[in-house]
Amino acid sequence: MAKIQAIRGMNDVLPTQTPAWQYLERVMRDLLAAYAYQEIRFPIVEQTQLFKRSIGEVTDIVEKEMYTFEDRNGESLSLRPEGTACCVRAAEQHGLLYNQTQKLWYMGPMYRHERPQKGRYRQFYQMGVEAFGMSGIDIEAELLMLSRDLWQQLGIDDVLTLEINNLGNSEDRKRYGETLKEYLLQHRDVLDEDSQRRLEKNVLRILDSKNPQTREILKQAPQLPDHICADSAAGFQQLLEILAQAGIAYQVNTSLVRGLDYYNGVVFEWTTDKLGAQSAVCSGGRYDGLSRQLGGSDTPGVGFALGMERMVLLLEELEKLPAGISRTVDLYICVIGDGVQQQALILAAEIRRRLPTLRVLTHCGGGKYNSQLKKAYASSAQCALILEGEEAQREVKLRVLDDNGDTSTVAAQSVFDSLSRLFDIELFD
RNA sequence: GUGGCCGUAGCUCAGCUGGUAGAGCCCCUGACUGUGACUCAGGUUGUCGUGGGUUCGAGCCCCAUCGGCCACCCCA
Repeated sequence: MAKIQAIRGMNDVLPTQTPAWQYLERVMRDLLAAYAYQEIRFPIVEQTQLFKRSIGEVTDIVEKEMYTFEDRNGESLSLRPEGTACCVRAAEQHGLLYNQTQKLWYMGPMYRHERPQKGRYRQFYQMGVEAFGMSGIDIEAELLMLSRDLWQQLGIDDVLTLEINNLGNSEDRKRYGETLKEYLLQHRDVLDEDSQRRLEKNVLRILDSKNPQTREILKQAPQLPDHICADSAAGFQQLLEILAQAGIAYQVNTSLVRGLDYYNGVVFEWTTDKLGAQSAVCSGGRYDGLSRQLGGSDTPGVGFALGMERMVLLLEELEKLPAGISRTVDLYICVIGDGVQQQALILAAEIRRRLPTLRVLTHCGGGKYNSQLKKAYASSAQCALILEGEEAQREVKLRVLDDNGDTSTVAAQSVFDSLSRLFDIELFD
């Protein structure tokens, strides 16, 4: 019978890897809490329409990467390819955007049917931050400071660079799109195939093209900054000043337009050269029209999302994972001889009750002294508690699990005191 | 979606021009050590990704398929 294996591009995160994930998640949660952002959770499956209307019909994500299927009642559903649209939908549906502002975050798996590659999987995890109801650039500044703080706490700020651009308000964007299209139509035949297709529905994306011939044409094209209204331009300048003041280095990149249709205003991307082709680690921007586009209120929004496996990859690559996060055991209890198991389990429970922060692993499944001690060392516990034979009722041994292996015999009743002292933690009654 | 490389024990890999599989690590047992690690002796481990085909015979050739890696592309 053929073995069943995981679906292409979908990964199992094994026990050796989960500590890195948990560490990353912990740092992120704590930082988000420090900024007073609240967590929101929403489903993995949504109506296909949600993504078509928000991300855009002619984007790659919607056209060829969504996991779309029919529900039993014939409704078209899709696995979420990103979180922003879901977040807006959920916030709108529950009245979170009615006359109020929201600072939210979420974390979870997203799905895109792409060709798997390093740092790019079909099920991948994103942490996203979205702020609703605020139209000034102060919120953009806060989001960028938040992300920079995160890089600093993780120790990876020196390998990330911030690219930023202003798309202007919705009218600016629209007007520029028309001007650009007009210009490009004159050179239609010289454009690459993709760009020709984008002429119709997604003109700005052509600015992103890497095709040399197309790039040549773009040199003479109308420039985006020239089509941005004074207000928007002034706001952008103000944001750049705040960034400078906050000590955040940035690079204005006027061809940065982002692949999702809903963006306008400020867009940005944190990139690195340490992950091969998958250079974007975190990106986002403003999407003021999105909520209305989905049939909701006219609520401004800004946000960003970051790729968690890319973060984990970076942390591993740069060896920025703190030592000790992989240790899951403090005390290993060896159980030697018949009739000791019961005592060991009861004692372990009592230790956990009175020394709640201690992580206690009771050896199960038998085995000789040698092999149990070997496992105790391999477990990375700092200390072994050895219960041997009948005398374990009266006294037990405590062995420090280092190269010296100093062992002391203690009375069964004073085990708790000894452990409390040894690990320097408070003992409860 | 396009192109390139790859898929042999839990892990890292070897296997020459086709003759039905090996090493190291790990693991287990024993000896030694006043009971881990060190040293010595021994032992377990695989439908050679899967399914077809060519052949007297295929891990090695051919086809398909699944999966991995890398780039394009896309993006987080």
